[in-house]
Amino acid sequence: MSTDVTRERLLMAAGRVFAEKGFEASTVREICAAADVNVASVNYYFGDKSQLYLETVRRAHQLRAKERPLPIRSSESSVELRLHDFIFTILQRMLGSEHDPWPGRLMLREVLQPTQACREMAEDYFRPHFEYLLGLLGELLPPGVPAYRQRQIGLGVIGQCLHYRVASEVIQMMTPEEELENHYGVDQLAFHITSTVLASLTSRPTWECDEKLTEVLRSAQYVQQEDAI
Amino acid sequence: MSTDVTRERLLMAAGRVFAEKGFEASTVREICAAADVNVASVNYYFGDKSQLYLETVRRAHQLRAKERPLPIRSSESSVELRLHDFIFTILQRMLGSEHDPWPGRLMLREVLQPTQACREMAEDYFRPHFEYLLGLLGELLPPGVPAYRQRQIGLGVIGQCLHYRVASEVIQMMTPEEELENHYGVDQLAFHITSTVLASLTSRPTWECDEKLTEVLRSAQYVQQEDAI
DNA sequence: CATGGTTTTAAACGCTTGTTTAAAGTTGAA
DNA sequence: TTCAACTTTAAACAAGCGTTTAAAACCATG
Repeated sequence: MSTDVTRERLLMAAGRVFAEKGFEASTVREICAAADVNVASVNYYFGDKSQLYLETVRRAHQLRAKERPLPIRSSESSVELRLHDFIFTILQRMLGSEHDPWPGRLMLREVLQPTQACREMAEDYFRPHFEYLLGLLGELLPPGVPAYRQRQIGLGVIGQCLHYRVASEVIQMMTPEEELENHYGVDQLAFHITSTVLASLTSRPTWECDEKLTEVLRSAQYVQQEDAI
Repeated sequence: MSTDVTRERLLMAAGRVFAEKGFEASTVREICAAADVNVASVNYYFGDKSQLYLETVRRAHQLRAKERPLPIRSSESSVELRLHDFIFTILQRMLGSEHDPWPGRLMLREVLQPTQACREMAEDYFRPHFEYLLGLLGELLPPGVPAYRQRQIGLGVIGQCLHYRVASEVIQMMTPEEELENHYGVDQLAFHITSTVLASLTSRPTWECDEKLTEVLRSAQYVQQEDAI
């Protein structure tokens, strides 16, 4: 057998199992059975279980990065359209059921409880995506909005998308079935989030709201917000 | 020893361990050692490990519900203030370091990978909070906004808050240290999220943005969004 | 003090875990 | 064909797992 076939099968099977159950709950024997490979192969090819896990995480974000490279759409299009595209794509990766979902699941596990494999993933995968989003926001925002505020807006966008993935089962519990069927498609959620973000950014100088809210809080004897413009 | 002291110590120790490592990775022996209790006590008081886990999750959201009951502020105050209060409180529960964080951690695990203990938690804890938020949004929104849209806005608020918890370590990796120190306090994040939400809701009839975005997408040959107003 | 039910204890159970071993099988070049 | 390196295999290993057991310790009540 060509030298890497076993290694490759092991890697993919491990990805699925680790993604489903997490590192501790996954057993070497289960992985090897899924890969149709002898138990000793893990140690032969990877040294031990934890190094297999590490390689699996690395493979996960490599697969994801390759299957959907940035930029998502040419910069010929309008900013609004590119923002919608970005959000749509993120949601699609999180909720879409086309591809095998194990890389996404595994990456989510790493986000929630990072191991040493996470740093590399954040740099190679998350950072370029986030930078791209920040670029779009920079085009949309009036000049003078501080960088930290732009980043917080970006985190808000990602957070809204991520929520439908992280809490998908709880959201399903708390949403009427009729709504789930009719209004929770990826396209509909992307539309909603994009529209909301655009509304908050562009409808007026957003920062009037800052002032108003600052006033409201002051009158309620809050400590004054120092980072309000 | 009063009959329930051991049981109680076990419950609390188990909460901490389960929250930290998850069900599978936690061992009965470790829990009992942490509780300073004999190994057999788990089976004596709870039957087995999984029933101990169930009781632990139940205790988690009971603790959380008791320590910060709704309503957060009297309805005398302005809607904006109550919204800020809600968001501030949610963020505080997620990021605040005052109390022992195990109940929150455990609940997050259940959200991400629900077991049978999750449904009860969603009904007793999440739903009333979400309904409260929906009430606030209802006061802020112009009449005629469909219910599903209100819920999606609510999910957006929760999602933005949750993000700082779920992805806290990745966010730390990708944010300049200076920003983390100066602009990521609970009060500052609450201010930002509240202001953003208010801006998107109240600055103009939000739904103009829907129409504009719909137009943008149509001209880009997207399928027309059916749920745009 | 004696008694009977409750709680705690140390030890052991059978089983599964990750890992190792040494032998068997496979492969390709000399 | 022969030989050496690489790969696969079944079996075994010690360690740790959740759970059970039966005896010891405890404690309020008679």
